[in-house]
Amino acid sequence: MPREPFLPMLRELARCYQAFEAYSGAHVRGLGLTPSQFDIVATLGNTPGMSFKELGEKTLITKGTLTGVVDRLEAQRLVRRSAAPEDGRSMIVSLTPAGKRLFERAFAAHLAHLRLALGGLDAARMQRHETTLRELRGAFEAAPAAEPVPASAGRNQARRRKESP
Amino acid sequence: MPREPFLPMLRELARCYQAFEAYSGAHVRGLGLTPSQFDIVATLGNTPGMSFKELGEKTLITKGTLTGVVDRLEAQRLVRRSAAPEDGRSMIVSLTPAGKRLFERAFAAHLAHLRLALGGLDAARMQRHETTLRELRGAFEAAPAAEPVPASAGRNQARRRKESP
DNA sequence: CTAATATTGTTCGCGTTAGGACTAACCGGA
DNA sequence: TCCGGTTAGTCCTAACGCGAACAATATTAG
Repeated sequence: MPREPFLPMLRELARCYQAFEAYSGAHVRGLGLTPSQFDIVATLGNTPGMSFKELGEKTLITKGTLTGVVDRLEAQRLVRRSAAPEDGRSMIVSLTPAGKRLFERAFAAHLAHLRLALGGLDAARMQRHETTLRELRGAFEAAPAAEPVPASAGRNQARRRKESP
Repeated sequence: MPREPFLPMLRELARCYQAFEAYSGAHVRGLGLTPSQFDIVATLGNTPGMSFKELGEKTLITKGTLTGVVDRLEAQRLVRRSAAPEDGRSMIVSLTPAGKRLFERAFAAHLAHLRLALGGLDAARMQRHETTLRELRGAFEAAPAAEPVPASAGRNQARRRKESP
């Protein structure tokens, strides 16, 4: 019925990602962190710290969200904010000693957990999967962005822009 | 440095999914729906309606979330709740006439938008990608669930269970 | 140098998201 | 029948997640 061969594939992409998130997330929560928080700690591990911008790029967390996630990690004394010496706008986020200890423990444990699921797949197959995914991502990134609104189709806007005064 | 061949692959999985979400989501928002809402409307299209349970399974939205998403769609008069005739616990969600009209318009438009990105990939390649993803998902679903808490590793629980009184 | 522009991080509004507690209704067996 | 165990939806909390508006700083044009 669906003449589009990509629909089942997209469905499978969503299912696959969701399965990964569920598997990884359940373990990470047992370590006392949310997936996003773990992502930050893992990214910061073995580095001297980095700016919000860099952290956001590496973790795929947008800046607006990042502020809150770092807030909560800071409240737990796992990371620290400090002013960047070069740029007055920029903040450096780095692990505290407690954060480093958590990183050592949690990262190794999580790697072992992932190995449980993926250890059976050989490296060549892994490489193929990676190539496949990269190709697919390229298709989305190369495609044109969505039009602001296609003509009359925009009734019931999800969010109305503030009127200009 | 990372002796684990699966880490780059997992990173690419996340990036790929995110790229898809960003591409698809931007278009869907322009149609006046959130991605979740579009997912519901698309799933309900051309069906007589279905229960929350079935809807949740098809859309990968968990029941707790589904309640809220359906609430908002119902407030927009796009879907309707009705009691299931067979099961007193169950509710049937179905599209209203306005919901059907939206479905006709939005689904076709979205398909066209996806075709912009993926139309260049041939069906055989699509099939390979799908197989690849299914295999990967199988690895996660077959793996054992995370232990409740690995011994002393559970300080700083993300969420403390309610104390039994 | 000054004005226009761009970038960095924070804040806000809205809508998910998972997970667990809870209620109502179904189901099986004794 | 009654009863314990399961299931369907709802409610709740904490935390994301995104886009947009914002203030402070940096950069560039002229």
